[in-house]
Amino acid sequence: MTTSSYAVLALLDLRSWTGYELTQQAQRSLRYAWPKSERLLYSEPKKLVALGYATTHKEKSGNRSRNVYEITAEGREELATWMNTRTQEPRIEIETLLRLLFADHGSIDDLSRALGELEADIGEHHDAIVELMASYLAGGHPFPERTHLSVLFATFQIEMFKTIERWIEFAREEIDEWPTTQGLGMNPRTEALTLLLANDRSPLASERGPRSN
Amino acid sequence: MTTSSYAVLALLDLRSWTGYELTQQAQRSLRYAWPKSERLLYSEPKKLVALGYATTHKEKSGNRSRNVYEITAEGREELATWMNTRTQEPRIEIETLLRLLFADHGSIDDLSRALGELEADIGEHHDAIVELMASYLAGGHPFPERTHLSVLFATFQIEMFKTIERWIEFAREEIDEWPTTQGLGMNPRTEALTLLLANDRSPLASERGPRSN
DNA sequence: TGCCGTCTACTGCATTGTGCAGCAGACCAT
DNA sequence: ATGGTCTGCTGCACAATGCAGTAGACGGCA
Repeated sequence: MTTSSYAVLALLDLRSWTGYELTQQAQRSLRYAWPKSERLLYSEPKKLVALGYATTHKEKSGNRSRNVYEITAEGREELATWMNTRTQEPRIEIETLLRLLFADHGSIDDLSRALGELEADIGEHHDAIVELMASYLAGGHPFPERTHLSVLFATFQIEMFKTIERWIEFAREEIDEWPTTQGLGMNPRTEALTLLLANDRSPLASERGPRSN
Repeated sequence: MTTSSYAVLALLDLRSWTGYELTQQAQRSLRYAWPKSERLLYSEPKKLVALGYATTHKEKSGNRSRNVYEITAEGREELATWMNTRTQEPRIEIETLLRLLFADHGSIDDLSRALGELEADIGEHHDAIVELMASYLAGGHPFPERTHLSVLFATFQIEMFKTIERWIEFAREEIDEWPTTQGLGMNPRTEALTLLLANDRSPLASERGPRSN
C-alpha cells in the first residue's frame, strides 16, 4: 500500500467509481496535492481489489462495459490506519529553478523563457482553482458536507500560486539588470540579497534601494 | 536523456566529480529544485558515459578506487540544446494536503499532526537554506562566479517556505474553530473564504472579522 | 590491539510510477 | 459514410526509488 493507493481508497470511500471516473476525479481534485498519472489511476483500484480492500464488477451499457469499484469493510479499516501514520516529505520539482541554477550555460533569453513557462503553467492552475471556487458558490460542491475541506485546501493553492507569481516578477526585475547570465558572482546587489536571506528576511517585501549590479 | 540526465551533465560541466561527490552535491544544491535519489545519481553518469557525453576513469587511493566522471565536447553540445527546450510542468507533492482533503476520515488530532509534520519538514529545509546563505557570506560560494544564480534561486526557496509556514498557521487557526473534521460543509466562514478565493484574493492577507463557524 | 561506529563508495534487485501506443465502442457534425 | 472527440481501458518499455548488501578508511576508546 503506497500513499497513492490510500488516495484512491479514500476516493472509493466517498462513493463507487469506474476506472475512468477515477482518472477524471483525480485530475480535478487530487492533482494539486498528489499528482499521479492516468495510467496509475487505472492500476491502483485493481491492486485494491487483489488486496481485498475493494470489489469490482462490470457494468454494461449496450455493447460496452466498464469496471465499477467499491470499497469493502477491510478497505475502510485500512484507510483508518493510514490516518495516523507519518506523512511523507513534501516534494517540489520545478525545472525552471534547475534552469536558473545553471542559467550561465544559456542566454538571458533562455532564462527569461523558462520563467515565462513557469508563469504560464502556474497561471493555468491558478485560473483552474479560482474557477473551481466560483463553481462552489454557483452550483455547490459535489460532496457538500466536505466543502470546508476543499476550500481550506484551496487557500493553500492560491497562496502558493500568488507567491510563485510574485517571485517570477521579482526574478525578472533582477535579471533585467544583468548584462549576461555569467560571471556576475558576488556583486553588491547579490551580497545585499544574501544578507537578507541569511537573516531569514524576504527580499520581495523589503524596500528596494538604489541598484548597483 | 531525461531532465535528471541534464542536471547531472550540468554539474559535470562545472568540474569533474566522483559518483559519491555527485550524490553529495545533488543533496546540497539540486535538492530543492530537482530532488532525486542517491541511487539515480550513481546511475546517471554511467548512462552519460554510454551515450558519449562523459568519460570515466578509476582513481585509486590505497586499496580503494572511485569513479571520476568528466564531460566531453559532445556533452557540452548536448547541454546547450537542452537550454532552449520547453521546461516540464512544475510538480508539487505534499501528502499533508492529501490528508487535509480527506481529513473527515480521521480526527482533528490526525489533521493537526499532519500539519505539524509538514511544518517540521519545511522548517528543516528553511533552516538549511538560511545557513547556506550565511556560509556564502562567511566562506564564499564553491563556484564564486555563480553566486548570483544560487542566491536568486534561494530567494525562491525562502518565499516558498515562508508562505507554507504562514499557511500552516492560518490552517491551524481555522481548524481550531472546528468542532470535528466532518460535515461542516458550506458554513458561513467557508462561504466567506470561498468568495475571497473566487475573486482571487488571499484569505491570509485579509482582515479577519468575527468568526462564525 | 581489537572492536565499534561513521564516512566513503558504490551495486543489485524488487517495486513503483510514467508515457506512449494501441484498441474499441459511442455519439455527433458535416 | 467519414472523421473527430469522448469514453474506457491494456500492454510495454523505461524511469526512478528504497532497501539491502559489500567493502575499505579512519578515529576513538577500553
